[in-house]
Amino acid sequence: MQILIVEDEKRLADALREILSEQKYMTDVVYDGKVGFDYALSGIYDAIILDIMLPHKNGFEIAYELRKNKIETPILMLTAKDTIPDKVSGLNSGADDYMTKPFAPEELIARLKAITRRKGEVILDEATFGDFTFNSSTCQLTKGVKSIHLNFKETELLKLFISRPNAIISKEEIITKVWGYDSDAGSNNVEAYVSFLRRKLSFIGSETEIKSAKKLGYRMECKP
Amino acid sequence: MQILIVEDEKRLADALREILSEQKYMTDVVYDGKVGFDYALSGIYDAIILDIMLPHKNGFEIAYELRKNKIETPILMLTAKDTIPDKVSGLNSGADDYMTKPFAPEELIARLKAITRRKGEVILDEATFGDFTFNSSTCQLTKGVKSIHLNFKETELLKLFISRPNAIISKEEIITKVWGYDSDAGSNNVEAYVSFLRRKLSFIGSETEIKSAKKLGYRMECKP
DNA sequence: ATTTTTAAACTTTTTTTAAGGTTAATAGGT
DNA sequence: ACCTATTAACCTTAAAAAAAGTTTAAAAAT
Repeated sequence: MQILIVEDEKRLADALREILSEQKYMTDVVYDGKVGFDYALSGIYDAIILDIMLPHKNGFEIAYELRKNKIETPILMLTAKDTIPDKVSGLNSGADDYMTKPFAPEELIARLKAITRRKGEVILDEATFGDFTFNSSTCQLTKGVKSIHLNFKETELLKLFISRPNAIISKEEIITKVWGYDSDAGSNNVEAYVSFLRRKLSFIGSETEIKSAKKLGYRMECKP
Repeated sequence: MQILIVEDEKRLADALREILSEQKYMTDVVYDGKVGFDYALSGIYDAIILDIMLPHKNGFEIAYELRKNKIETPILMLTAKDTIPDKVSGLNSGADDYMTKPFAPEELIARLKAITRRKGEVILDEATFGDFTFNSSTCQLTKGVKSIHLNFKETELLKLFISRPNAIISKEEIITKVWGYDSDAGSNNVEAYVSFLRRKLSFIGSETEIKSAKKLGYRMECKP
């Protein structure tokens, strides 16, 4: 789970990051409205925690424009104001929930879980892709009678390929989504994990191939 | 058994917690209607004790919206009012039982048992999983002639594993369900209890294994 | 007296790193 | 155009390093 925090009060931003990482969320923090909007536009996040008063672009504008751009990432708005008009414009602008400062860490987590549940939990359980099956509740890769477990990073990598059949996915994107935004993993790390995944795929007897497109990235070929 | 208490009178809330923990229930207490709703929405509780008059969102609304969200957790409504209309709207809104303040601790426990029995007791008594049997009314783990008693946390942990055979369950979820929403238990607590459970499982001669999937969680492998 | 937490030493698995082998694109010469 | 040398990108694997999990014993809490 990757969460974007857009909050210009540095202390609060740090506290948020702290709370979330304790709960094993991955976080990116930005302090400026415009920058936050650009980050959010990438669509890679599972939720956005958005302050209303921000330099350069306020929270309402960000939420409104994101929705206009078909970015449906759940948004949890954050503000010091507890006035009804604020609350209304927040929800009108496209936010999914609203929370006033100060708040208890538990409340934050509860609300975050509530807004990510609806959209996030759809992908669960069994996905069939090409000639194999991946069960995300057991992290098992299966074809026929043969089956093998994937570990954490292999799982993330496979999910990424499954989510975009036949599409070329750049190494940059793989690093961002599997290792995290600020990791210093290099292309060799990706290569190694692609190799691990290929081995497991072939171990279960799958014909599915992860092909490399030089300089562009990788793509998993869907064989029906 | 985890119970959510939503009650803004701090003294009463404390008393409730006291009564319940004496009976070995695990409790989370919140003082606000909206927060209570979010907690309840998690669906992790075995019952909810819900005051009617609450800040931000009243008990009727909470019950009604929970049912609308397909949360079927049994609800015991609590109120100072003893009027019939109240009683009716309480039950209409989706509550399972209704109790007026003040009340005797025994009455609370009795009603709580009554509403949790129907839905909760399906799993009760003897459950066979893989090569062993667990009797949840005596908390005994049995295989063949060998048998051993589980304590409270071991029991909760085992029930969680039994409820989702072969699925990977994250440490986060284990902490939430076994230690409670707001506990500050860490991963080492989980590790220790998994270890205790493994020892007891192997003591009775069971082949069933609790495997760890690093960074993902634990899973109990069902050996038929 | 039992349950629960904590801490420490130990084991296992994951993750990174690095090196040597392949492959495919590019450049240069004919 | 064609062949070949060069080079950069990619593949695979072993093994080193880092991180996560296991198991105890003992302290703390109930």
